[in-house]
Order: sequence, then structure tokens, then C-alpha cells
Amino acid sequence: MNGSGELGERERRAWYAFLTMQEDLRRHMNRQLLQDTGLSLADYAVLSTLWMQDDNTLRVYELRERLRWEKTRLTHQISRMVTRGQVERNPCADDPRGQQVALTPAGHEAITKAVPLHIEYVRRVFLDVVTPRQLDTLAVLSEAVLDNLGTGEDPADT
Amino acid sequence: MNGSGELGERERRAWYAFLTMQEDLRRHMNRQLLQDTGLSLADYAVLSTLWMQDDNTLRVYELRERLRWEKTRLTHQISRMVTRGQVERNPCADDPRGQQVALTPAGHEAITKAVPLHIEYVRRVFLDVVTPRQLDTLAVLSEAVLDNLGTGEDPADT
DNA sequence: CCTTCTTGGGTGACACATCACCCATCGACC
DNA sequence: GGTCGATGGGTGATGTGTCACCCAAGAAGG
Repeated sequence: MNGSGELGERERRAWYAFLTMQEDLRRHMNRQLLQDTGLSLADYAVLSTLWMQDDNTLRVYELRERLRWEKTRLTHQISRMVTRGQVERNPCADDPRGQQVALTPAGHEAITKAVPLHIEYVRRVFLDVVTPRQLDTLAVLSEAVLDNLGTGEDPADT
Repeated sequence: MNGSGELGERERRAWYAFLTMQEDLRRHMNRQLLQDTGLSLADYAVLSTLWMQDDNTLRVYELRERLRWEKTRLTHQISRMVTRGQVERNPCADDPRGQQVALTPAGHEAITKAVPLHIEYVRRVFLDVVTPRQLDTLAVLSEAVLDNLGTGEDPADT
């Protein structure tokens, strides 16, 4: 029922709640992270991904795949992080056009401090107020939406 | 179990799926909206809120409450939209410091075209792949997280 | 060898979001 | 009437995300 044109009350409520929650949460999370650790969410994403690597290093395109970011976004982000001394760019041995991105000592220290704080934060503001059953539903739902998004055409940049 | 420090597999999966979905969805949604209607998500939020008003007009602070935005964000957004001719600022009759924000004819036309397209889009990429039960769970979950967020201290700007 | 396509990466301009800070007016209290 | 905090709104700088576009080095085919 109500196949198009407008949203039913049930749908409207859920969509609005989700949108609002998601925005507020991201804003709140970013602020908290910035205050506690001096890192933005974008910094955190990049640093923690490198950090999980044995040698704290990744090719740019590998980093891009793990983060699911677009080219330009990552390029700009890396450039900013280089000026802040969090990561460094190194030429790639086996591919002349390739670039390696590596954690600097400063970046390593920053992310090492930030991770436990951030995990504790996520638990406090999110995981602690969600039941396990809700959590599972959210996971299934999220994966379904992601799958469905992938079905469309890609913007050819990624 | 696993009270802190690290996330369990169940938690990690759900959190990651949610984060990824939310980011991808917002990006995808913004791009779609921009292509189909020339409006950004921020534009859409402002315009549709004004549009729902009888006189297509709101005080800035009322707009702020409905959108749950911060002061500066809305001020800047309105300024940009004024230069684009989507809305206009008018002095407020009863309060010398107040400002009224009103839809321009161009803004009205844009949002009138955009709303059905956007609703149809939301249905296609989101609502259609989520079961009613999942949707209800999402609503409850979102409202719980929102509630919990509000419990902390506010940054005094809002 | 020479074109042509793809891939890895980058740049500059611009929209958006946040921070620190400012100004004017209202309202309350003395 | 004068001070003072709260309220409504704004500015400038900086960080972040996206778009359009560019360049160099492989890869594929003739």
C-alpha cells in the first residue's frame, strides 16, 4: 500500500528517526573525538586502517578500498595529514606511479591513544543503549541497504 | 562480557555495517539529489522545512529547532542559499533582532519538483529493502540513541 | 614501434561544517 | 536609570567532501 508519492506514518517516523540519529551521532562523535584526541573522524579512519597493518603502511588504492572512499577525497585527506605530520607518502618500489602511505611516529602515537578512547565512546553512546537483538537487526538491515546501493551504476571515479 | 577495551565480533560487525551504510547512503543520496534536482541535501532540508509552512516562512531560530542544526551552520547555509536565490531574509516585524526566512518563487518551484523525486528515491534505495519489522526496530533504536545523546552536556551553541 | 585504453594518483575550485568570537537587543534585578 | 546575563543572529578562518579535469605509466592490439 502507499506505493509511492508519499510516506506512510510508519515509514516517515523510522526514516526521520534514522536520519536524525545518524546526523546527530556523527556530529557528536566527531566533536568528542576532536576534543579527546585531536583527531577528526576522517583522520581516525585513515590512521586506524594503517595501524591495523603489520608495517603500518598501505598503497593508496588499498587504503581506498578498505575505506570505501573516492579517489580525490583520500588524496586530499592524505595531503592534509602529511602537513600535520600524521602520515607520510613514499614512492612505491615496484610500481613507479604507486604511492605508499605510512604512519609517522606521531601518527602512530596519536592513534594508539585514540583507539581505546573511541571504542569506549562508541560503547557508551551507542552499543550500551541497543539490545543484542536490535544490534543484529541493524547489521542485517545495513548490509541489505549496502547491497542494494551497490546495484546501481557507479560514478566511475571509485 | 567484554565490558570494555575491545568490541566483540557481533558488535564490531553491526557497528561497521551501520557506519558504512550510513556514509555510503548519505553520499549516494546527495549525489542523486544534486543530479536530479540541483539541490544539495542541506538545501533540501531547509527548503522542505519552509515548504511545509503555510506561509513558506520561518524565524531563523524556529528553522534551527526543526532542523536540529547549530547556529553558524544554518546562518552560513542561508547566506549561500540567498545568493542562489532560493530563499530570502526579511526583517522581523515584532522583534528587531529577528530574521524571517522565506522561500522565493524559484525556491518554491525547486522544492516542489524535488520532493516527489526524493521520496521515490528514498523508497527505492532504502524503504524497499527493509521489512516493516526491521523498520520499527530501527525507529526504536534510533530514538533510544538520540535520547542517550541528549543526556550529555550540550556545546552551548545550539 | 605506435596508437589507444585503463589504472594509480593528483590539482583547483567550490560547497559544506565547525570553531572561536562578535554585536545588538531583550529582560531582570538593583 | 544602569548593569548584566540570556537570546537572536552574524563573521572569518579552517577543515572536509565533491566535481571536473589532468598527467604519467602500464597493457593490449595492430
